[in-house]
Amino acid sequence: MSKPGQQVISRLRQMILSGELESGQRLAEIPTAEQLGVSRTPVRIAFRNLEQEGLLTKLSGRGYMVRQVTQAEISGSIEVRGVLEGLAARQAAENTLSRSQTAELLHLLKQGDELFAKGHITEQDLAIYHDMNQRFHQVIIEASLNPAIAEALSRNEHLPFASVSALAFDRNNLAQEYRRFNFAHMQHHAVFDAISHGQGSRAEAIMREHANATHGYAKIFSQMEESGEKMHVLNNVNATM
Amino acid sequence: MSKPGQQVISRLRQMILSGELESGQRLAEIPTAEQLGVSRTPVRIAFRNLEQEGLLTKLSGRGYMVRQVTQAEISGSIEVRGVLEGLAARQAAENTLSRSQTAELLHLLKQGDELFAKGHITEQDLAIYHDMNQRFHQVIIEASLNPAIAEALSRNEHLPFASVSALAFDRNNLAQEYRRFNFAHMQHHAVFDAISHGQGSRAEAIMREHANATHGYAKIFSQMEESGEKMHVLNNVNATM
DNA sequence: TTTGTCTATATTGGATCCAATGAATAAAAA
DNA sequence: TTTTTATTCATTGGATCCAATATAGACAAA
Repeated sequence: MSKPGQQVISRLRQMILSGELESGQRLAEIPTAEQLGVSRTPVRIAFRNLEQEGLLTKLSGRGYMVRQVTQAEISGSIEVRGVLEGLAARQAAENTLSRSQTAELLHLLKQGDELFAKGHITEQDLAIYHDMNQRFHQVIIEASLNPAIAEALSRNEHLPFASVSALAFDRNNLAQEYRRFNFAHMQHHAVFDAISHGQGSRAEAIMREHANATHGYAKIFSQMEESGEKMHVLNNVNATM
Repeated sequence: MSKPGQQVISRLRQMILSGELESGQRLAEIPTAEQLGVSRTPVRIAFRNLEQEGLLTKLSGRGYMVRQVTQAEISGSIEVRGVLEGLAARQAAENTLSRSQTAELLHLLKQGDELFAKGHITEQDLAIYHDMNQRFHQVIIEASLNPAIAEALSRNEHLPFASVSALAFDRNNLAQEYRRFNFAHMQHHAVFDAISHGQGSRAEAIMREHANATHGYAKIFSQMEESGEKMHVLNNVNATM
C-alpha cells in the first residue's frame, strides 16, 4: 500500500481530518499537485475518491472544496453509526464469537479497566483508550460476519467527529472526561456480556445507546468553535483504506 | 450530468447491474476504453469509482473484475438496509412529514392500491410497482432529514438484489408474487400510518421488517442460479449518482 | 453609477506518451 | 521430464499535452 498514488490519497485525507486543510477551503488540482510533488493525474484520482468518501464536495467547474460538516450532520452520522454497530453486535451475538475474538475482547476490556482503576485519567491514557476503543469496535464488526456493515460504515468513518477513529476530549476538564469514558467503557463490558451470552437484542440495544456516548464529542466540538482550541482531537487515520 | 466522463461510469454500472458484464469477469482498461469509444483516462477514473461503490474489485496489478456477490453478502446487505431505513422511518416520524411529502406518500399508496385491487398482477404492473416502491422509500429517507442515511445506503444501493432499485420476481408464478408484493404494500401503509402519527419506534420496527420482504428476492436469485433464467429482474439504475 | 456583454485567463477533462511492474512463456539445465 | 530462470509482452500508473469551459475582470453603454 505504499504506492505513490495511494499515498496522495492518504496524505490528503490526513490533511483534511487533522484540520490542516480548513473546512470549506477550495482545493485546485495544480497547486495541490505541486505541493505534494506529483503530477495532476494522481491528484485528480484522489479528489474523486475523496469526494466519494464524502470528505470533498465538488464545486461546479471550479474544483473541489473541503466538505463543510454541520453539527446536524454529525448527529445524523452518529445515529447511523449506532444502528449499524448495533446490528453488528446483534449478529455477533447470534453467530457466537470465535475463541480468539473472545480472548482479544477480554484483553481489551482489561486494558481499559487498568486505565480507569487509578481513579483519574491523563492525556496519554486517553490515547491508549482511543486505540483500545477503536479495536474493540472493529472486532465486533468483524464478528458480525456481515461485510456490508463495514462498507456502510466506511462513509461515516471518514467524517471527522462522527467516527470511532476520532476521539475528542476537553483537556481542561479531565475529571469530567474520566467519568464520561469510564461510563463508555462500562458499556463495553455490557456489550461483551450480552454478546457472549448470545443475547442479540440486548447487545444491539446497548451498542446503539453506546454510540450516543460520542454525542458528547459533538457538543465539545461546538464549544471549540466558540471558545477556540479549548479541546483536543485524537485521530487515527487508517491509511490502508 | 450528461458529461462524457459521467456517462462512462453510468454505462459501466448499468452493464454490471444488468448482467451484461458477468460476475467475476475481468475488466481491462484498454479493451473497455475501445468498446466505449473513449480514451483510457475516463475509464481509469470510472474503475476506481466503481471499486469504491463496491461493484468492482481490484485484482493485484491486473486490473479489475466484476465483484462476485455471494448469497450471504446479499442477506447481510438486506439486514443493513433494514436498520438504515428503519432509522429513516423513525426520524421521519420524529420530524413529522411536510405537507408535500404526506401528499406524495398518499398518492404512491393509492397508486399501489389500484394495482392490487384487481386481485391479480401482471409484469407491467410490477414495473409500475417497482417505480412506486422506489420512490416511496426515497421520500421517507429524505423525510428523515439525515443525509448520513442516504450516504450509508449508497454502497448497498449499488449491490444487485440488495437494493430497492432492483426488483426480482418469478415470471411463472405471478399468483404467488401477487401475495408477496401485496403484503409488502400493506407494510407501506403501516409505515405511513406510524410515521404520520409520530410513532417512531413502530415505524422503525415495521420498516426494518419490511426489508425482509426483499429476502424473497434473494431466494429467487439462488433458484435462478440452478434452474436458469426462470425469473426476471427489473433494475432502475440511478444515473445521476 | 450600474449593468450587461465580451474577452482573457484560470482550471478542469480527455487523450496520448513514457516508464515501471508483473505475468506468462520459452528455453535451458538438472 | 521437470524445474528454474530469463526474456518478452501485456497492462497499469504517472506525466504532459491539448481542448473545452466557466469565471472573473474590464470596458462600454444606458
